[in-house]
Amino acid sequence: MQEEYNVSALQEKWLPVWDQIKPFDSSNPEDSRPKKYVLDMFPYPSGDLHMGHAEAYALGDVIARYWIQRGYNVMHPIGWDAFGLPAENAAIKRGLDPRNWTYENIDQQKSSMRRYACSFDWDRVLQTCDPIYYSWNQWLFLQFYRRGLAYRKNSNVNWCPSCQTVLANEQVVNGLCERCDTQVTKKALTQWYFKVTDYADRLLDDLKTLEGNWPSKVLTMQRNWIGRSYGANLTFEIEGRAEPIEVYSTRPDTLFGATFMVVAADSDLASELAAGSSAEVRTQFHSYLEKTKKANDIERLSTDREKTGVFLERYAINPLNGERLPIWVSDYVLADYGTGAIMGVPAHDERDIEFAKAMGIEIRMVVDTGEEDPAKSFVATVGDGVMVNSGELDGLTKADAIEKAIELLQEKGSGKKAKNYRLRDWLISRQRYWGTPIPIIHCDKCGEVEVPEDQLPVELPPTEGLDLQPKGTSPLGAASDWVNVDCPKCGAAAKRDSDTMDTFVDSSWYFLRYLNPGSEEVAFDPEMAKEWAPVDQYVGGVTHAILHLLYSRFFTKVLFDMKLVDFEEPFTRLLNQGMVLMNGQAMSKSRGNLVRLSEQLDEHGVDAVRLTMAFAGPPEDDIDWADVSPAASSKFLARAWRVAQDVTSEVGSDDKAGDKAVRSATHAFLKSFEESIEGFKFNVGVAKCMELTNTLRKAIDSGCGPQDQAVREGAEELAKALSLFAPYTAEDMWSLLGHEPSVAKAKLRSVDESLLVRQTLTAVAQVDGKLRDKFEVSTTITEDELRELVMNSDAVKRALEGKEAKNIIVRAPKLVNISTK
RNA sequence: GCCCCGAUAGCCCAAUGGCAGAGGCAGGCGACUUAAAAUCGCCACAGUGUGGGUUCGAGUCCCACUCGGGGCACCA
Repeated sequence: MQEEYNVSALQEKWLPVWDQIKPFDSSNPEDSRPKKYVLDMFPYPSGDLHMGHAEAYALGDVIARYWIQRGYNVMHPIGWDAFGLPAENAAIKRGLDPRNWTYENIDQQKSSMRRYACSFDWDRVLQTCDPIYYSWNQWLFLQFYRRGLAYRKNSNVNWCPSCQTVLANEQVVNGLCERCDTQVTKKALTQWYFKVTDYADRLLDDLKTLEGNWPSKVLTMQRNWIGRSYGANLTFEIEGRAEPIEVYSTRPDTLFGATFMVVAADSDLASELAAGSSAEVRTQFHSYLEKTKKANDIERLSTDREKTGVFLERYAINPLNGERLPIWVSDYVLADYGTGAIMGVPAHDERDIEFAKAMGIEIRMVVDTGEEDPAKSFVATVGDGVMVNSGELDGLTKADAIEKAIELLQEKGSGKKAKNYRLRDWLISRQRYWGTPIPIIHCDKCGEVEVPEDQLPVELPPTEGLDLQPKGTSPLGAASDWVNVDCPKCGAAAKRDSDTMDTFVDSSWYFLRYLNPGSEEVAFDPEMAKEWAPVDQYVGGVTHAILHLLYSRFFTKVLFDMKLVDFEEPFTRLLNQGMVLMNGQAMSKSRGNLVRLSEQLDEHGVDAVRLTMAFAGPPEDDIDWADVSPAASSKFLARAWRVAQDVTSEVGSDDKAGDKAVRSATHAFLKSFEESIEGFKFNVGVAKCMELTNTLRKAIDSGCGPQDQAVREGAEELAKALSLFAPYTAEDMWSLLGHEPSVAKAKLRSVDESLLVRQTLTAVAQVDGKLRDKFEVSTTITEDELRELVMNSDAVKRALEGKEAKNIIVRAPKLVNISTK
C-alpha cells in the first residue's frame, strides 16, 4: 500500500523515539570510538530561535552527524550565554526578575531546538547564569588575579551613557556602543582589567598554527586588532624637567627630521608640562583639554579633520643632534598608545605634516625617496629611500638606517628597540546587575581581599528591593545585606566589589565546561579535557571574529600556563556561516522583512527548512531567503522518500548481486558526497543526493526495477546521507527500508573503487583549445592511438583547413589539442 | 584612503588549468486524469562583469578597471 509523504506526521513519529534511544549521547566512558568535539556557538536567549540560528545549527549539525556516520564518538553540546543586558533591560521594562525572562526564553529555545532535531547531547547543557557555572567564572578570576592577570586601575574608559556602563574597546564600534548605538564617551573610573596584553605576542604568533583551518579573513582581523609594530623608544631631555620623556617611533631613522614633539592632550604628562608654563599657555591648554574631552570618537576619528593643538612654550632636546624641539599638545596623539607622546617628523609622516602645515612648523626632508621635497609639495613621503641631512645615517636605506639609529641611540643611552600593540587590556567591570559578581572584598585596612574559594560562588542577591535602573553605579552596591561583609583577612567591616563581569568572560571558557557541566568540584576535568579538547570544529558567525575568539584564545593560553590544558588554541577548525537575509537586507522588525522561523517550520517542516539552509549555497555565503525555495526542498524530500518506499528487496541481501550501473552511480555518489561534506560544500552534497535520487527513480521506473539489490543499496546510502540535512525524512526512509533506528548511527558504506573504474570514456579533440570532435575510447588507449584517431577526424581536418598543425598536445585518454599558432 | 572577498543561464548555484552544467527554482512540451493538483518524463536557455597578459589550452593563474559586499582607518 503506497502512502503519502507527510512531514508533520514524521516529526511526531520520530521525535519521541529519539528521546528514548538518545542517539547523540557522548557520555559512555566505555565507548571506544575515536572522539571528535563539534561545537556551535551558544545562543543568547533573547526570545525564540530565529532564521539565523536555524542556519547555524543546520550547518553545525551536518558536520556533527557526518562524523558520527564516519564512526566517531561526537560530542556536540549546547548551552546558553545567559547573562547580559537584554535580560536586564527587559526585566526593568516589565518590573520582573531577569531570571524569569532568561529561563523562560531558554525553555522556549530548548524546545525549538529539539523540534529542529539538532544532534545535541542533551545531557551536556549549561547556562552561564546558573550559580554552578558562574561560580567557576569567579574561581578563574581568582586564579588570574593571583597570576597578576587581573588588576584594577584608574583610567579614562569607554562609557555608554545609555547602558550606563563601561565598555571594552572591542565593544566600541565606530565610536558607538555595540549594543545600543549610542555615542560612547570617556569617563575616569577605577575598573578591573584582564592583562591580555601580556599574551599579545602569543595571540599573534599562534595565529600561524590556525592557517588553513580558520577563515583567512578572521586571522587577518585578529592580526590587525592586535596590531604589533616594531620600532624604538627614544629618550628626549626636557628643558626645565628633571626626568626625560620617552617617545615611541617606528621610524627612528627619521630622527634628524624631527621638528617638534607632540604630547597627547589628555595625558598626565600634558597637564604636568602645561603647569610649568606661562599663565596664558595654561589657560589655552585647559580650554583645549576641555574640548578634547567633549569630542567623541566619531569627531575624533574623522580623517579630514583639521589638526589642532597648543604650543606649551617648552622644549625637548633631540638626542642625536641636540636641537631644541618645541613641545605641543594635540588630540591626534593618543594617551594610551606607546608613551602618549611622539616626535613630529612632518616630512615623512602624513599626520605630522598635516599638523606642521596647520601650525607653520618647519618640514625637513631626511629621506630622499625620489619624490618631490615634502617641504615644497606638502605631501609626506613615507616610502623607502636614501637618508640625507642625517649625519652618520646619510646614504643608508630605511632598514639599515633604523638599525644604525637605534645603535647610535643605544650608545648614548637614549634609546632602545621597542615594540607596541594596538591591543589594550580587557576591561571586564560592568556596572550592571545581571552578570557574575567579582569575587573581591574591599577592606579599608587590607585593601583588595580575595573571597576565599570555599565561599564561592558569590551569588547574586535577589532583585527584591534593588533598583536595576541604570544609574552609573552597580545596582549591587545598594544591596546592603549583600555588600557589607567582614573582611576575610582581618574581620573588620568591609564591602564586596559590586561590579559584575563582562559576559564575554562567561563565553571565554564555556567550551571546557561542557566536559562536565554539573561538576561542583572543578571548572572542568583536565582528564576529560585531554580526551576531548580542543574543539575539533567550531561553527558560528563571523560577528565574533575578534571579541569572543580572541578572549577564548587568551583564556586557553592562560589555562595552558596553569597546566590545566595541554593545548594553546581552543578551536582547531572554524567555520563561519553567513547570514540569512530577506530581499538583500538583514531581517528586522523595523524593516518589515522579518521571516519567522516558526512559521517556516509550520509551513514546510523542519527537514525542508534545514535542507534549504544547506542547499542554498556555500555555508559562508549569505542566504537570501527570497532566492531559495523551502517548498522545492520539501518536494525533493518527498521524491527521495518515495524511492525508499518503492524498494521491494529484502534487508541484508547481497550488494554484489545488484545492477552494475546503479551500483557505480551509488559508489560514485559516496565518493563525491564525502568530498563535498569534508570540504564544507554542503550545497554540492545535497545536489549529489538529488542526482542519486534521480538515478534511483529511473532505475525503479524504467531500469533494473524496484526489486534489484542495487536500488536498495542506493536507497540506504541516500537515507544515511540525507540524515545530515533532513533527519526526520531520513529516519523514516531507513525504517521503510526495514532498519531499526537510528539512521544517524548507521555507518556509510565504504566506497568500492572497483565500481568506479571505467572501461571507456569520452575523449575530446581540440583545435586551438576549441572543441572539434569527441570519441568514445578505451581508458587504456595509448597516446599514439589517440593522436591518430584525432588526426583522422573529419571535423578536425575541416578545422585545420588552410592551417598548419604546429604543436600537438596529447593527454591520453582524455584529450588532444592541436595548435596552429 | 588601505586591505580582503565576490561577479557563470531569467534566478540560486556547480565546474583537480582540459567538452561551460552537477543540482535546484522559475519557464515550455508530453504522459497519467473527465479536469485539475500531485506524480513521471522530455526540452530550451549563457560562453563566465570589462580590457589586457601567461599558456598548446583560462570561468579557473597574473595585471588593470567597473560594480557589489565586508574589514580597518590619526596606533606614531
